[in-house]
Amino acid sequence: MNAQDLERLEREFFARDTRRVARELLGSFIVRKIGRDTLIARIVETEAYRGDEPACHAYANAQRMQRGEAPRGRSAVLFDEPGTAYVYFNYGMYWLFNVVTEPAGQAGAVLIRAIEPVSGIERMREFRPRAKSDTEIGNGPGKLALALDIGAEFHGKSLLRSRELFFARPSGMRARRQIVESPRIGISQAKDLPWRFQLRDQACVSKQTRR
DNA sequence: ACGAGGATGCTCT
DNA sequence: GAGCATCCTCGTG
Repeated sequence: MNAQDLERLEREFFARDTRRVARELLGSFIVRKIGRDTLIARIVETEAYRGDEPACHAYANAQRMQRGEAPRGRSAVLFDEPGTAYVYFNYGMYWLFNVVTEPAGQAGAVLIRAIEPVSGIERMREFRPRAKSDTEIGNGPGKLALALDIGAEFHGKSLLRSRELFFARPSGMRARRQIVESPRIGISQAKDLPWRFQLRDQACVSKQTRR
């Protein structure tokens, strides 16, 4: 597959309900350009996080806004323009890659939880030496950030403009219908909302299950 | 096949 | 100081 066959996802795509964006990102692609290499990966699993529910990192800031105070700290980015990257450093070791959703001023993001490598697989393997097979290159949110070399340098950056990192899909691509919904993984709040989305029968979805 | 536990550091209280 | 949107290794069966 070539990056030329794909059209970048624009602001209007992300400026919508977070769950809708999370569903429609399934089957779309992440394009990551590093030097002369173009890495392309199909999105197969996502989760929606919205400012009005307590699992969202923006929750405390959303409450603050209700009281007329300004958002602050790391999660203030979640109130920025849709299409902005929110990159979170987790468990002292792993970067997790999100894209900001909802109109500016409302907080929301979609966490990318798993990808299927499509192009530039050899380069991804260099970033993921532990992967024993191609399916293990990006079958988890920490793993895919490694495979695509996504880290702090993208936090707060607009993916509507970046040459190095953006979302794309073939023109005229229809929304996927074979989608499995389930509760989100690894959280302690709002555990029961079925806001995790996966492409059905996809080998590269994450292995994690609820505790 | 599966589960427990360790690595590791930022953010917020 | 606690908690965390994880991953990996090493036990056991």
